Amino acid sequence: MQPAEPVQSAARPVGRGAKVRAAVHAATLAELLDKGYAALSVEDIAQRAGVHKTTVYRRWVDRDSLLVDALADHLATDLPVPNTGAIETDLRALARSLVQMFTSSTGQAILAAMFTGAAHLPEIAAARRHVFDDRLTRGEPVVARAIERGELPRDTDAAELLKTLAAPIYLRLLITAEPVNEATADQAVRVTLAAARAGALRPARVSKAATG
Amino acid sequence: MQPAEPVQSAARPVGRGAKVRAAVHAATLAELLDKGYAALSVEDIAQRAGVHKTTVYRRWVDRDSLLVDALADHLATDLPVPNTGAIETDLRALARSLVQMFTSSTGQAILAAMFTGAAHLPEIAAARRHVFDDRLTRGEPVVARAIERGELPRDTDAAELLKTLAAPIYLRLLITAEPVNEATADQAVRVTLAAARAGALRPARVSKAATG
Amino acid sequence: MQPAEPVQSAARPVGRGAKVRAAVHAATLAELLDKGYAALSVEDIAQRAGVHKTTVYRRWVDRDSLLVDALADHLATDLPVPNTGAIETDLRALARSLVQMFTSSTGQAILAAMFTGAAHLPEIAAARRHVFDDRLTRGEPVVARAIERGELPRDTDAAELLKTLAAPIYLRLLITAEPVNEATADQAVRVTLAAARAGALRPARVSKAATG
Amino acid sequence: MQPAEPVQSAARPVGRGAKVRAAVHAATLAELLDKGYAALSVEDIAQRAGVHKTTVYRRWVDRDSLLVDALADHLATDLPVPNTGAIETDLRALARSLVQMFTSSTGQAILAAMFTGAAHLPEIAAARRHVFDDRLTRGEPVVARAIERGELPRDTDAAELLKTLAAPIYLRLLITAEPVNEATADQAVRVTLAAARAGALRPARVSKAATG
DNA sequence: GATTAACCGAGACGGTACGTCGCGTCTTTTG
DNA sequence: CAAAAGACGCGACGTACCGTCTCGGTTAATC
Repeated sequence: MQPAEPVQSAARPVGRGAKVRAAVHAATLAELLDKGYAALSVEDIAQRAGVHKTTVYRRWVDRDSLLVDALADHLATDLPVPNTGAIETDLRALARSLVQMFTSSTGQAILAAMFTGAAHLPEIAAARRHVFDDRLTRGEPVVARAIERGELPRDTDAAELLKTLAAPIYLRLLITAEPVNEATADQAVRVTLAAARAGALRPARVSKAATG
Repeated sequence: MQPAEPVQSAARPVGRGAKVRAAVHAATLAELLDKGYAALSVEDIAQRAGVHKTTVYRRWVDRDSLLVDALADHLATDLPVPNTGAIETDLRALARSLVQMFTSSTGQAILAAMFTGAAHLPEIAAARRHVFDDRLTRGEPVVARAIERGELPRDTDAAELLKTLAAPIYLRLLITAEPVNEATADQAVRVTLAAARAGALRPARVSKAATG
Repeated sequence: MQPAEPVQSAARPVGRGAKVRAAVHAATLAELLDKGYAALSVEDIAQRAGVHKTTVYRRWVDRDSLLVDALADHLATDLPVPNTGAIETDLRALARSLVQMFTSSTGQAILAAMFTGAAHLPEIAAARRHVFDDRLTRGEPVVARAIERGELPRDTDAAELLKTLAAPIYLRLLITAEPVNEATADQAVRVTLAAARAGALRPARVSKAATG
Repeated sequence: MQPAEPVQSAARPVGRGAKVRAAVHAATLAELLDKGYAALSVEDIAQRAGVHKTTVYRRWVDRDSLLVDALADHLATDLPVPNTGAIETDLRALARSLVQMFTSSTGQAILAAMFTGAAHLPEIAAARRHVFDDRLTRGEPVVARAIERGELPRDTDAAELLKTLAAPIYLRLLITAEPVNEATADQAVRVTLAAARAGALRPARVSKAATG
């Protein structure tokens, strides 16, 4: 019987592999930023990453799946759940973090890719939803605490509230192309709170009376 | 937004021209609906229109400008301004018309094209803004009348209100991919009215004190 | 093999097509001569022909079928049947024409391609046999006339005789790589005639081994 | 024609080395037989030999030199010089041994490789010539003895005679693709003897009279 | 109702990028 | 130390669609 050596077996990252992966990811985002989704070319990405085209194709089946992977990798950052003791400042933190996410220059590029260029890819659609759901999940405790503190009606619908908070920001980013900044975030908070306090963000009533 | 040879009015009706134009437009939208923007091919469109590829290129410089033209042509429809005598029903009409616009099957295709596939094209961006501004313009008198009737605070910002109304609908269409229907519209109205009545939709205050 | 160009009447050769075809054929043979079969690249051929790679692929499915076509085109030349009145001089003409065929510089290249590089392609094998059969056919009357003149035994097997004539030439070309020239041809004639006159070139006699 | 590490005799038995070498050789020939030269792949050979690709490259610089080595290894068999007492039976033995060599299934594969697929390689060309010269060398005493016995003219050129013997066999193998069997060999003998006895296989006369 | 200029059909072409394959090299881990 | 394992650079392959071009043949407004 042999003395079991410190078995580092399990995974074998091989070393170079990880470096290549990172370089290509970075190059992908850089190219995305420079030229946009439509003009992304695997060859250019590879060259920028100091890597050969075939190497890219060895790791990613597709130009698209490379992009998806790079974006997913970039978005894998979870922010902390704010807890300032007051709903207004909590929401402000959430809204502002959303604004920040998409106003850096890379944020812009990612936004463009996720919502316009590569939007047609199912994985990107999934990523989009995932990012959003993530923020919803993170926001729920904030609402719950506010309800406990009596700042909001008991049956306030957290998801609805958070969507109301995010909606105007996305609208400006994606449709009206107005500048988006902290003021935008703050205004969203104001509207959301007003609606919530007025009880407009409780679960949809099932009454079918609302017609006409 | 017109093709290379827009009206040419007086001189010559040219004959075939108009028919070709229409057929290609139709084929473009049909292909868009079937395959989506990414898979649009001029050759396929031409074939579907019963026309040769070169004929398409004779009238439109680009695949993209063909698409832009076809979409512009399709969107050239102005809805009436609602005037029911009450802000709630007026807003409901506006919101529901927005929902309707993007839930028909062609509406879906157009939405996808305008906001995802072809979103990177400046003309499409312009069209997007144009459509939106158009709805803003149409909505302003509605708000004005409500203010006169005393249903809303005097200094309510019409544009802000209408964006608040539209935002959650777009959010669901473009991001969360939740089903969008009349209930969505009605809920948007509820939130918007609550915020407006609470005074949260007045012009942004200039104070730079807004720091949580 | 070329349709006389001036006549654009009945069919529609489109004009350019024929020129491209010829240019590519020429370039193919030239490259074959320069670099040999193993190093043939479609891109290089295309460039040499002043044509784009895709154009080559539009007309020929394959690198190989391009080569086959170019060779076939080049080999489509039928020499006259010699008729000098004496079997010796007739055979000498045949043998020398064979030698000539494969000793020009392009002949060498073609030889190499047909018997070594591209030999594995069924079409090339077919072409090889075709060329040989063609020479057999052309040689038969020569033998027939010699028999009539009484220069050869009545039942001399023409095919056998012609193979005996060609065999040592091919042997030197393909195996021993000795220089091949008119003397080689003449020596082949000498041997062939000696064998024929001695009656060694009559149909395989006897037994069940009559395979031909 | 030896691998990177030829004999290394005394020093070290190398252990695995010889086994690997043999396995790869066998696998090479097997693959050659299955798929032909054009489709030979180092990876497949390695796998068939139960060995890793890099191991192959450690021992042979090239795919081609591997093949050359494998073939050389296979061809290193010298047959005995026939001596039956009569030129006819001696030649028949030689001719039949040639036929046998290339009609076994592996013989076919080797033939194809040496004369078509890998023919362009200098080492293969050398091997080809070597094999042939070997047979010439082996045949010379046969001719010498026949001359001594008075069966052939004194100045009969042995090399020329043996080429005349081999040529029709190679012709059928490589060009006409006719079936080759003992009858073919025997017919070659008949022709060769007839020519030799008629004095057509004496050294080439230098007279330049032979024209037209 | 013939003329004629604009328009259309047909199809090859140059060009860019795609994604694939196999060679031969290199580095790291294992026996 | 040699072999296994497997990523990598590299070059060519063959494909798809873009937008361009040239040539004939059609068509429909005008004379």
